[in-house]
Amino acid sequence: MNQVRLSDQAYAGIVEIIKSEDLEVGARLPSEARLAETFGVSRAIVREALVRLASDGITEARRGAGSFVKSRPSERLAAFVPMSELPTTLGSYEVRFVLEAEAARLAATRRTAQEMAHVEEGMALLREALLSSEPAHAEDMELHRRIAAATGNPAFLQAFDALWPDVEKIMRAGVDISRS
Amino acid sequence: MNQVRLSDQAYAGIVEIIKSEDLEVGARLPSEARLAETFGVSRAIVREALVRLASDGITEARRGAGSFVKSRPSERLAAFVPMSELPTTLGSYEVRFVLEAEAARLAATRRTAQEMAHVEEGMALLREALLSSEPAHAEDMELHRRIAAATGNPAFLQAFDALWPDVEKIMRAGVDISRS
DNA sequence: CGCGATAACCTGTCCAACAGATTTGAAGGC
DNA sequence: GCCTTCAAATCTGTTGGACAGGTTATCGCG
Repeated sequence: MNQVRLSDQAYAGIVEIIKSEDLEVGARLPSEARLAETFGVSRAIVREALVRLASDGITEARRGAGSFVKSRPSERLAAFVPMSELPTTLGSYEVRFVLEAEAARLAATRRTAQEMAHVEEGMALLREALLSSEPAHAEDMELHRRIAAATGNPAFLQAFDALWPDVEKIMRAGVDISRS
Repeated sequence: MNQVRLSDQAYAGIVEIIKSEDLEVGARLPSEARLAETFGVSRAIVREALVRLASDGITEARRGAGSFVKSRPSERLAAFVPMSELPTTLGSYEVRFVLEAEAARLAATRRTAQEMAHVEEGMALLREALLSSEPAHAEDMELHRRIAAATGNPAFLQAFDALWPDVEKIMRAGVDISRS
């Protein structure tokens, strides 16, 4: 049942600790063993989470000393999507990023009937997925991807595909946090 | 001596495999056990590397089936630094990114004697670190950071700090690859 | 030939342990 | 009392083995 990896939850949990405990940059966070005990998971899981946090530039591990806060998560998230807003509309995972405004504008002027139908179909898919109770990342992405495609500008599609992993990462972290 | 984490080398190693074996998107890569044996490390290390690769959107793990290529690394790297060049000059870790061109231009017109001395000092530091034989990431960053500061435009400094983690990540991966 | 059961394989997770580095604290000398 | 030195406690980095649960492929039977 649990298709969410524990290391994802641990990742979100550590971020939550940094934010709730209000750990400043440079502060030391609990040891791996303590974190493992706190989350009720093994140390290996905590390590996987910490490796990702370090890779994301949020923490830094010093052998023998501990792991330290390198950059507050909120600052990093803001850095990733500085000009884009990430509002969670009505509890669904609606996402807008820089591209979409321009994409929608171009789509409005260039759209063909065929492409428009394609977008409509994507919206229907998303609506259905949302009503069926659970995560609709894939459908959400598909919709935005179709909007980008409708612009007729391949560059938008390319930029979209390049940016999406980051957006997805942020969304998943957000969802995990709101669950705990 | 080995201050480079094994999981970093494994990360680079897997990327190298994807590139050298020319694995297409969707292709399955060797099992964790096989990768561990190949690199001569434990499975836990390979897992840490794979978790990061998945987090970076390069691979995707399916329980019971294996790990699969989700997006070619080169495409991802290009996505991260589309407008910036990352030439490795003379084996040193010299980096130029988008900001620097503009930063240097502005610095040339706005620089005060004090800021200029600051930059000069940064260059001296870098030169010294390079001659002392090993990684000069910190000094390199400090130099570029000072150039950005010399523009007198706080936005540059902010953008720099936001982008740096990604640049650092790419550099480290690149260095690890060139070593193997 | 088709089809289902079973074995082989794979990821996800846990546990116990040791090596190497750092921090901490205490003993001892000044 | 203060500083140095040394040892113990802590912590990350890494290893090996183990088991659960899911997927794939093969083999044999009908």
